[in-house]
Amino acid sequence: MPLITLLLVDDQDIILDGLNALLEHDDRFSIVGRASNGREAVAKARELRPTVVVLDINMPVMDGIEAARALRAWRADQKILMLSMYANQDFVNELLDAGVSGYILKNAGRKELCEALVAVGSGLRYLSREVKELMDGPPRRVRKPGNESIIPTRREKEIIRMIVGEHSTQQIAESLGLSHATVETHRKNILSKLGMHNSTGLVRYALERGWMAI
Amino acid sequence: MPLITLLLVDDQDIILDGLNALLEHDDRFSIVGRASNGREAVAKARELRPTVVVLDINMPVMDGIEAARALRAWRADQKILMLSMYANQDFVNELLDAGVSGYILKNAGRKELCEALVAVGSGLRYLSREVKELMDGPPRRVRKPGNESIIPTRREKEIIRMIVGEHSTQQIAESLGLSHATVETHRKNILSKLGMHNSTGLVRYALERGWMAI
DNA sequence: CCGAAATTACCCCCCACAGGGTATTTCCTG
DNA sequence: CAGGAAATACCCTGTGGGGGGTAATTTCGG
Repeated sequence: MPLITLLLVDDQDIILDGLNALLEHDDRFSIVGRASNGREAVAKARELRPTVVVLDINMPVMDGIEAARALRAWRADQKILMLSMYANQDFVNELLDAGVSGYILKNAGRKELCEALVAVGSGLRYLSREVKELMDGPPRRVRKPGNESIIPTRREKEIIRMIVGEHSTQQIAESLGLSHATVETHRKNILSKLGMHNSTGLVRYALERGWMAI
Repeated sequence: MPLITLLLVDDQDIILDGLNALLEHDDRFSIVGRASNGREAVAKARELRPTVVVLDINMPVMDGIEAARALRAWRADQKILMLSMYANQDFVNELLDAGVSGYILKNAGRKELCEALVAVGSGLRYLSREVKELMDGPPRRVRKPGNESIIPTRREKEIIRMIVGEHSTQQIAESLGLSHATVETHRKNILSKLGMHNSTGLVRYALERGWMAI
């Protein structure tokens, strides 16, 4: 089996160090670089051309999903293993659409991590058991019958961040220099495209995606 | 320097394995056990009597704060190092009140982790730089002038969990067999005791404390 | 066993938010 | 450059949440 070169990406040093310690004595793998956010990851992937990019989902600056998209846009066969804290169907669908080939939870142990890396490195898909079970279950598509995007636009992300930051519509309007009505429109479009009925869901959504520092 | 024995507690195996790998070749420390939630941690601490319990804050079943309280209730001089993703003043105050002697962020590297362990193991207090700066800043006390507890009661936690789960007051009332008015009262008491103005803040609060699986 | 805290429940008010539209301009991308 | 998506802004409606009380009963710790 050829050596699998790795680029490790996570904003938490303790996890980077941990992954490093877990993998450095395994001669199937070679860690060629590490990055602490999506932007860095894309830059280093271009430079180092690793077999697999191990991406945490929850990161500041550029989250895992955006980073995955950017990586695939640059090199369509880039192999990516996502590390996430949670199993969420819509979320995994979003990632698979983005071209990610592996998805494991952070509560996976060393054994599963290695299995996943070998599979992804060989061009196979790997989903952890919990995620597979989830995906085999009844489909819960937020995506509406049509095919409108469920991905918030730039402005919408900005509004979400402010809502999550406990700002009222009025405050958001003032701080973005918009009309109260416009913010309301955005808010309603966001809830509708994400299939939610109140703002509390948005907080989880934003935190899940690493848009906020918590 | 005497050997510092450690009990590692985190719900994410990858972090446990990572910590393990980071520390196992350092002869200042000896890892005597690991646990994946607060309840287990308390049980193992009784059995193994480690010098320091390294506690993640964000855990299911029994979160880090509760676990810290339980550990200190049992053995008042138990040394505890908290691992957290975020620096939040109220939160750190809450932990220090609970008798925690160290607090570092997960984006700390191996070096800081070891420094913190040595300090805490020697009976000193250790706060990471970011946290120290935060605590030196202007005090932002949620706690009201009086001295009412800011810790939600059992019922209030239950209500918080339901609010965070995107349930309306009406739904909560039905599913807990309460009057609509009662749930409203709880909701208002919660917001007031936590110094928040809407429910979105509650989501972050609950997630921070590991009350939800995200 | 007593008192404080927790839990239950009600009153008032009002505005912000959720849900349903429509319409204009601005900005990209093919 | 044409067409579509995104961003802006408005209409109307109604309910539920946030803000301010009060008060009963149950629970539990000292």
